[in-house]
Amino acid sequence: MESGRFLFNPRPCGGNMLYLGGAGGDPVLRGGRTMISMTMHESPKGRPFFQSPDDLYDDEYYDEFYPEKKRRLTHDQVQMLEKSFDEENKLEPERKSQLAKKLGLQPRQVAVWFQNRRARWKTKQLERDYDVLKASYDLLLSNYDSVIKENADLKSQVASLTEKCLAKELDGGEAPIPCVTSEPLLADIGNVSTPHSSRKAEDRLSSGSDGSTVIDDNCRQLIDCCDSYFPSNEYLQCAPLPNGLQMEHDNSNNNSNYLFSDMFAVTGQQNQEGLGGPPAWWTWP
DNA sequence: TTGTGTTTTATTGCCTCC
DNA sequence: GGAGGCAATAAAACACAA
Repeated sequence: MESGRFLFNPRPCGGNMLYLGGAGGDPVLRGGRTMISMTMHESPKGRPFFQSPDDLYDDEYYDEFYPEKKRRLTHDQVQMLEKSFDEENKLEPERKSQLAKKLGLQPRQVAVWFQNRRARWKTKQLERDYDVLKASYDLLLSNYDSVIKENADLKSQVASLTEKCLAKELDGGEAPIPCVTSEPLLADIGNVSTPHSSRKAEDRLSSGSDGSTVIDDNCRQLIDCCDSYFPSNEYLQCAPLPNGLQMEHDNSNNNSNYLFSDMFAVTGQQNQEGLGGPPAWWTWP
């Protein structure tokens, strides 16, 4: 297998030391842990050692031995690294050494490759998470719009029924209760578009003893109410939420971190690069 | 061919953990 | 304090349109 060779910046960095490394900042000899250096005499793979720094600038030397400033890993090397990354994306020292030996690379190069690979994975994961969240948001927005529209329809129906009810009361002097249970009004109510709202209308109009309805006492109550036709607490407790929606304060499953926990459960499954759920090392920024 | 955008390899500095 | 991780960044390598 062709090995990725060391990358030399052929500029002498003092004494007879060569700076060994790639891009990123000035090629200045540094004392940090990332600095890899060697004397010319330790030059690997039978490279010639230079009699003087000028040799390093000699076109012949440069072309023959250092044609590249930065060398990419070979396809085979990358494949093996990818395979290893799939197995475990963190690198223990032993595995790093083994991989480096196997691939003919410096352990540092293997470590750098893993570091960069984790960064790429994280970037891609963020993109995937964004897509999933945006899709969920769009769906919720769509549901929300439907609920708003349905709410407006119901309000208008209630207003219409109330008007008829009062008109009949004034007209015939009859008790208001029977007017609500008459056929035409029920037919109107039956026009409500969704099963949820239909059931709500039926419940509110047909339940109770002796055919009494929400319109008797409740009717006046509703008329007096200016902001909403529904007693908010009762409505929220009884009315089912649209598909996929879940109340924020759901103490039963202690899952208050997420507004729509099941949605995020799905998201979590899709997070994985291959398998279900993000790996343990992944955390949200 | 050349300009430009993207990807890959590598460095640096800071942070955390042991 | 040293080792290793991560974010930010540099710069070479590569891709591709004009």
